Parts: sequence; C-alpha cells; structure tokens
Amino acid sequence: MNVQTIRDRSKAELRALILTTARNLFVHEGYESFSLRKVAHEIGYSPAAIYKHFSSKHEIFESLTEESFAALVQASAAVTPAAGENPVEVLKRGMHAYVAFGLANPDHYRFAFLLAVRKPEAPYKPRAAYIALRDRVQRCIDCGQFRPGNLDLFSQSLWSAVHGVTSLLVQRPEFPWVDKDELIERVIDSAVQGLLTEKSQHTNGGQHGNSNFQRRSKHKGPRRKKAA
Amino acid sequence: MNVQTIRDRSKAELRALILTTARNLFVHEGYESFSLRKVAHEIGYSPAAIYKHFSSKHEIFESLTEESFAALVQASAAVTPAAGENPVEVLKRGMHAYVAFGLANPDHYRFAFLLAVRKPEAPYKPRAAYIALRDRVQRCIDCGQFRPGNLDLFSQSLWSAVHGVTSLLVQRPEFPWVDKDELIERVIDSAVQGLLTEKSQHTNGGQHGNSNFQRRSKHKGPRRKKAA
Amino acid sequence: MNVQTIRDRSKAELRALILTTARNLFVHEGYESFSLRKVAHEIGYSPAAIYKHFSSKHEIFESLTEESFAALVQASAAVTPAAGENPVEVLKRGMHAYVAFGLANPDHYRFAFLLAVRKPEAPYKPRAAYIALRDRVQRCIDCGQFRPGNLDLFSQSLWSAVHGVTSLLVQRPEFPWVDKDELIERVIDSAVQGLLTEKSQHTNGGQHGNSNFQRRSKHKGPRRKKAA
Amino acid sequence: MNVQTIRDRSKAELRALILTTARNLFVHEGYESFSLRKVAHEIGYSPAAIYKHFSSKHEIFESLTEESFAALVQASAAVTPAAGENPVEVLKRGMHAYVAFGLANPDHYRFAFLLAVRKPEAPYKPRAAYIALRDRVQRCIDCGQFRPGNLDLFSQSLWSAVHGVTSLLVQRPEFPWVDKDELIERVIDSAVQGLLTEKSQHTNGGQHGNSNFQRRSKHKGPRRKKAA
DNA sequence: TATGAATGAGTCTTCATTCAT
DNA sequence: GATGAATGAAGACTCATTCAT
Repeated sequence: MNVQTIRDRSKAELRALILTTARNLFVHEGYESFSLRKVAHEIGYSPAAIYKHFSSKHEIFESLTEESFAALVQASAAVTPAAGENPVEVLKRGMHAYVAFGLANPDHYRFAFLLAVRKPEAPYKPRAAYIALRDRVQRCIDCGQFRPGNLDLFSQSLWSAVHGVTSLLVQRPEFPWVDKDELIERVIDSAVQGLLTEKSQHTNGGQHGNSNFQRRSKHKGPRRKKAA
Repeated sequence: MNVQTIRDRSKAELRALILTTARNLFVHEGYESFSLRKVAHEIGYSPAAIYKHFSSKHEIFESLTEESFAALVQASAAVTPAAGENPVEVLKRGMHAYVAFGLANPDHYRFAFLLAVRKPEAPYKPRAAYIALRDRVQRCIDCGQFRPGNLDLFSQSLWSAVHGVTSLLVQRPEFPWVDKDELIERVIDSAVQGLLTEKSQHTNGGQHGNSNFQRRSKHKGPRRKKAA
Repeated sequence: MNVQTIRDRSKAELRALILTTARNLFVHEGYESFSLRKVAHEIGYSPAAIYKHFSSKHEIFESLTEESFAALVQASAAVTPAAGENPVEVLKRGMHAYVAFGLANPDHYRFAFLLAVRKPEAPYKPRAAYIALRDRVQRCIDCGQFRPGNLDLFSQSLWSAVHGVTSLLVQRPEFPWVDKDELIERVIDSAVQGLLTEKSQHTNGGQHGNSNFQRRSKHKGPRRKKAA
Repeated sequence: MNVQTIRDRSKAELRALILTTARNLFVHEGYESFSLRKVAHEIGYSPAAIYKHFSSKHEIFESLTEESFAALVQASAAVTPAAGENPVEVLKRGMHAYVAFGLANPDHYRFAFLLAVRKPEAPYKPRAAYIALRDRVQRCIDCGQFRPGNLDLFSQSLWSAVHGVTSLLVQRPEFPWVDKDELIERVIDSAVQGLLTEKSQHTNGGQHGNSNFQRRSKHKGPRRKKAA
C-alpha cells in the first residue's frame, strides 16, 4: 500500500509480498479481482516486475495453494503427545488443532480445499495433511481403544468430520451457527466415539462426560474465546 | 456442440441449455472459463443471443446457484418416512440421500456450497436445505432416542458430518479413498450414534450391527453402484 | 411511457410519437442515448416495429432535423405586418420571434443548427428560415430607412445577431446571463440600428427610446415571462 | 495512416497525435465515429495502447474540450493594446481576433461551443473566454465612449454578435455567404456602434467610415485571404 | 401490423505477457 | 532488477438490422 516504504526489499521478501497481496485480492475481492496488474499496482511495482519472481499467473496460484497446504500440515503436525498421554486424547487434540487452524486462517483453508481448480495431472497435495491424522489413528488402534478395523476408513471418517465442520464455518459465516466451540466438540466427539471399543466408550466417550478433553473445555474459557 | 441439431428449441429449452452449459464450463474448466462467449460458442449461438434469456452474466450465475440449491433441497426432502418407521432410521436415510445427491450431482453441490461467492447482502439460501434435517432431528429427540439437548447443536453436527464427507469426495475425487459407501456409512453412523441415549445405542448403533439401514446396505448393491 | 395507453394509434400518430420520443432522448440524454432500442422501449413497441415507419436510424435523424427547420421557418413567417406598420418594426418583430422560438423550443433549435451532422451532399435546408428575414430587410431598404447596400450582407449580419444570442442562451443555460429579454433587445437593436440611415436612427434607434417595440416591451410583462 | 512512419514518437507526441486524430474523427465524421478503436486504427496502434495515455474515452473528450477552450482564450487574450490606442479599437480588434480564431480553427470552436455535452455538474469553462472581452468593454465605458450602462449586458451582447457570425460560418460553410470579411465587419461594427454615446458614433461608427480598423481592412488584403 | 429471435459488428475496457531499454 | 511501451486476445455488453411468423 504505502508504495515507497514497501520498496527496497530482498528478493525473498518481495516474493512473499506478492503472494500475500495476491492471496488477499483473491480471497477478499473474489476470483475475478485476482489479476497480476492489480497485485503489481497494490505493491507499487510494475506488472512486468512480477515476472522476475513468477513465470505466470498460474504459478502464483499454485504457490498460494502450496503455501496453504504447508501451513495446514504444519499446524496439524504441531500437536505433540505429552509423555504417557492417552492416544485418543492426542488424536482429538490434533483434530481440534486442524479445525482451529482452518477457522483462524480461513484464507489458507479456502485455498487448500475450496478454491483449487483441480487439474487431473496435478500431483496430489492434501495427502500430507491426512498423514498426521492417520498416524494418530493407528496408535489408537494399537493401544486397543479403537476397535480393530480399516485404518483408512477410520481416518477418512474423522477427516470428513473435521473438514465438514471447518468448511461450513469458513464458507458460511453468515449462517446462524450455534456456539462454534460446542459444535466443533460435538462433531469431533461423535466421530471419535464411533470408533471406540465398547469398553473404551465409558472412559473416552463424549457425552458420558469423563474425557479429559471435555472436562477441560468446560472449565477453561480461553480457547473458546479464540475460536469464536 | 453439434450446432445444427441443437437449434430449433423452445425458449425454455434454450434457457435450460444455457444454464447447463454454463454450469459445465464453470465447474469443469474453472471460474475463468465461465464466459458468455464460451457458453454461446458451445451451444452454437451468438453471444448476443444469450441476452434474450439472461440480462447479465451475474444473473446466470445466480440462476445456477438457485437451481442447485433447489435441487439439493428437493432431494433432501424427498425422503418420506414409512408408516411406523424408526425416526432415527428416517434421519439416517435423509443423511444418506443428502450425500448421495451430492455425489450424483457434484456440479450442483459445488455450486450450492463451494463456489458461491458470498455477497454479504445476499439472502441466505442454504437454510432450506438444513431445515429438513433439523425437523427429523426433532423427532428423534421427541421419541426419546436422542438425548435431550440443543436441537440446533445436534442438527449442525450432523450437517457437518454429511457435508464433510460429501465435499471431500466431490472436491477431491483423485484422493485414494476407501470404499465410498463404507466411508459414508461410517461417518453417518458415528455422527448419529453420538447423539443417542445410552439405551438406544444398543438398538441403533452403527457398528453393533442391528440397524435396519446397515443391514440393507450390506445386502443391496444398487445404491452403492449409484454413488460410486 | 404508459405503454398500454400509448398503443392503438393511427399510423401517423405513431410516427409522430417515435419522432417526439427520439428527439427527447437525443436532447436530454445525449447523442449516445439515441438508439432505436431505447426509443422502441420507451414507446412500448418492439425495435422491429420502428422499421415500419422509418427505414433506418439515419432517416429518423433526418426527419427530426427537417421537422425542426419547418417549425423554425413557420415561427419566423408567422409574423405578419399590421396595416401601415413601419417595416423596421416588422423586421424587429420577426427577429424577436426567431429568438423567442429558439428559446421556447431549444430542442428544435439544437436540431436545426447545432446537432446536425453536415453531409456535404445533403440539400441545404436553412435557407427557408433565412428568406423571410431577407424579405423584410428588402422592405426596409425599399422604404429608405435602411441605407442602401448589399441586401444579403445586411440580412446575414442580422441573422448572425439573432443566431448568436439564441444559440448562446440555448447552448449555455448555466452561464450567468443578464436578463435575457434585455440582452435580446440589446442585440437586435444594435444589429438593426447599424443598418439605418443616419436620419432614421433618431426615430428607430434602440437606445434613443422611441421604437414601438421597445415601448411595448417596457409595459407588457408576458413576453418576458415566456422567454425567461 | 502511414503506420510505419507514424511510429517512433515521444510519449508527448503520441498523446498529441491521439488528441488530434480524435478531434478530427469527432468533428468530421460525427459523434458516432469517435471511438477509441477508430482512433487507434487511424494512428496505427492497438486500441489498448491508448490507455497508456488516457484512462477512458471520456477523458479524451474532456482533454479535447479543455484544449479548445484554452486555445480560444489564448487567441482572444493575445490582442494587446498599442500605447494610446483607442479602447474601442482595441475591443474591436479583440472581437475580430475571436472570430478569426473560430474560422481558422473550426474544430476548436466546435468543441468549445457546439459539441460540448453539457453535464450540469461540470465546472463552467467558457467564462475565461468571456472575461477578456468584458475587460475591454469596461475600458470603453471608463473612457466615456460607451454609454454608461450594464457592463455585462453590453459584453454579452457583443459576445452574442461574434459568436453568432462565427458559429454560422463554421457550422454552415455551404451556405451562400456574402464576403466573409465584410460580414464579420458589419456584425462587429453594428454591435459596437450600438453601445457608443451619440457623440462617439461620429468618430467610431462603422458605416461612417473613419475607424482605423475599417480603413485598414479596406486596404490590406492578407487578413481577408487568411480567413476565407 | 407487429414481434420475437437472432446476429454480426462494434462499443469500452482489462488482461497476461513480451521485450527493448 | 525493474520498467515503459506495446499488443493480441478476450471480456461483457449494446446496437441496427433482418426475417420468419
């Protein structure tokens, strides 16, 4: 925006600036407003200057998608189990982190899952985001709290749940949602509980009230505030 | 495409043809390919001809969105309970119908939920699609199979589940999904089961195997074929 | 405007309606707004209907110009000398009538003199409007009140005067003009007085105050009101 | 026209070329022919090239009008009184300069006074052209050669006269005019003479033959040639 | 008589991209 | 490393006009 102050950057900084500006235009002014000229104008460079950093408009778009996936994956992976922590708890924490990231970075989420135009020949990217989840599901099966069953079936059902609530909240902010944290918790609890052995349901199940996670959320406000 | 054969249609047919062609272009070639000129060329008319039927590009887009919502709502509402049918079963059938519609009409689903450019001032449309679901949830609470609780919280958690699995499957067809029907069933079962009273879990619970719905789906192939 | 009431006219009436509407659009919404489609829409007919009455857009334009010239000529010619009236007075009355017509019918005046795109091959039209003036000048020379001299030189100088004040007032209504009637009178008096013999100046001269015309205008308001 | 020769100009030259070409099209082929595409084609550039110099069609139009007014004002103001010159003579010379400019630059005159689409909100431009005239009239009143009277009434009556003859000659070149210089002189003399005191009429009056201006014009041909 | 459907040409304008400087 | 100039292609949209009905 402030043209003069923006100049004099290192190459990498300019590249990042282009991406940020492009993302903003894309997300806040719609698909049609995403033009190289506008990006260039916004950052105070000539349109031609952009070609020093990206070879085409398409490449910018791809970089944006990639960046968004990377951010999502990183947020998901950032959840690390405490020593001796219940694997089901770890899993749930990861799922919450996933949703929280989507809500906190709706632009990233949109790019990663909603905007991307699928070109069949394009390499499949979302897998990395899915892998972290799958690993945690594996541990839940290994320790006997999840019923034995198809690992991918379980993982994908959980992914469906978190993606569903995230994308609805991101994509339809004007809908009269109930309290977002309650909703997210309900969705995750149901999805996870459905995979537990009968026995585990009494120690981890959502509505039965004795999961650490649920208890925590009842007593601590901060997270709710953040996500709202 | 076959220009000469396509001509000679009634006004209504041409209008429908325009919409269909536009939807195709929009969904399969991306936002940028949705131009009046391309639509016109595709159907063998001059660009100006389109203005006999729609007053602007925007109007076409709106018609498409509206049409898609209408179709989705209708598909959802089409599930009618058999005499004496278990409300939970009815609910699940509705959820399956929702997902099935999305998979069978991915373009409609994309228009209704994924593409839509949100204009804050636009009237909120998806609500109708949500209402049918909510009514059925109400009945499940009324008959005592669902725990008592926030009606909208329950409904929205179920909507999240079906939307999640639908949109992932629609939006990421190239991902190595497990069997789609199993996945859908798993997602729906978990989401519903999480709302049941403890007692009901033994008669309606997904993995415990005695729900009518599950049995049906195990024995009858057609639906699976349709959704695949 | 009121489509239904406008229909059901005779052919001549419709033709006139087209012209009136076209003139209005032309003058009040600018050159660019003069399109057959808008005219058609305005009068509640289809664009094609206009071709039953005019063979082209150009023909409408020509008809408008012709009509305007005819009206101007008629207004000019309508001034008839009273028995024994001073020819100079008649001349002045004619000049006033000319200006008054222009101010009362600015659209006509614009069409007749300002808008018309000159096509060299077009027959010259304004001459008729000039002839009436010229005849009256001839009489002023004949009776000895005008100096002897080039009839056309005199006539054209008078025409210049009335055209000048008319077109400025019509074309620049927002300019801070002095009282319009005073201005018109000043212009006409000067132009006429410049052609009088020295002797006549004392009986007809504007500022010397004894012309019938000036006296009339001092005592009667209506004309001023009309022209203002 | 000669595409290759026209290229290789400086930015300012190209801008001027665009304006000139646009003015020509506008004036000689009518309002409708004034399109960016035609201008571009005429000068051998692509339509898009014009947007380097003007941001819209409207801006070109405004530049043209402004340029024309500026030229007219400048031509008018260029008349400077010789030491001790009779103010009435100065005034008349100014009026002649005004008309001469109009005849020598009919396109400018058309733009300044005939074409201009009046937008009520637009700032009023012609005033500057009027001010020079008004100042000179003031001097004629001050030195007692003009009767005392309304300064603006006098000035506007003179403006009407020069505008009248200029616009008729410019707008109707095909009319069988008498000798243009004689006509112009007749118009100006009459208009000025009408404002003189009785006494001054014998030294400044047009037809009485002893004004410097008139004498000059009788003996010197060049100006006549130029204006014809 | 009037019109609905259609079109081809043309409107302004924006864009991604190139290339000499 | 950046840009100014330029362009070809395409965008949405309007228009005058035709013609079968």
